[in-house]
Amino acid sequence: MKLATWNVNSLNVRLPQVLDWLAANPVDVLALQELKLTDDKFPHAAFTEAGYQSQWFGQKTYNGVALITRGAADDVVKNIPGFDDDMARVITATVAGVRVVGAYFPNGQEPGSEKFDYKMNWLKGLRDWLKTELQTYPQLVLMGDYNITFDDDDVWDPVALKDTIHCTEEERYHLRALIALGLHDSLRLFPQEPKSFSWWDYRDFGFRRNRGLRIDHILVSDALKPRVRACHIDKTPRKNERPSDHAPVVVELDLSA
DNA sequence: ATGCCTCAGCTCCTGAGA
Repeated sequence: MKLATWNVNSLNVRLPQVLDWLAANPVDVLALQELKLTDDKFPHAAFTEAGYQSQWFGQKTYNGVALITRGAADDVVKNIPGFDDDMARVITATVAGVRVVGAYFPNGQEPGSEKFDYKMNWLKGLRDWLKTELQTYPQLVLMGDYNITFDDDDVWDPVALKDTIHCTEEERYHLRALIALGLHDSLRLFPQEPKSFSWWDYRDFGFRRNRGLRIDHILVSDALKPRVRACHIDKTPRKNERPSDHAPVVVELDLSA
């Protein structure tokens, strides 16, 4: 089973690239973030034609998430039960016995800001809910745009970006708290090139200079950890003419193991 | 650098992203 996550920064703009990518990378599940469109504008038919089913949770202008699946997606839940939120950030479904959570974590803008406080509350809400979700569904994948780096290895210039958004101790505390629930960073289960990033600023030739961050992650539960066969960041679509600023992350599980 | 680039929308500037 292959699963992937990709922040597309507007599905309206990126749909052709998503379809091209799916044709070249026929994954079982693709979690999308930052659709930036309302539910009525979701290009459901295009995915159907490509042989995929869709579950989506859109919002005007900002946010919006979807799960694109080869097979059936059951027991769909939108956002975090028990956490009141007016933004469309999470979509969850069961696919082939695996509970799949696709999430667009808040950006937070700047430490100390109102948006940063919201990010902290959201992270707490996510953790509280995941704790019970993991009891119900031991086979769980949490993937998406976390907007948090684990440590300095995820940052192109850790000195210059120390304590800035995505790199603060408060954010990293919450990321470690998710790990403490019994989750594992798929990418780091395997050796990686130094400076492996999933996002690069559009400005100042960020991608060309590899000035990026690793903020898109795929975490797998204890039960799935021994079944992870591979994980990689696919930088190919970042080389497209009008790319998203994020690259897809892909994980391969062997569920027969 | 109050910049750089990209996207959506109360669209030709502004807010937000990261």
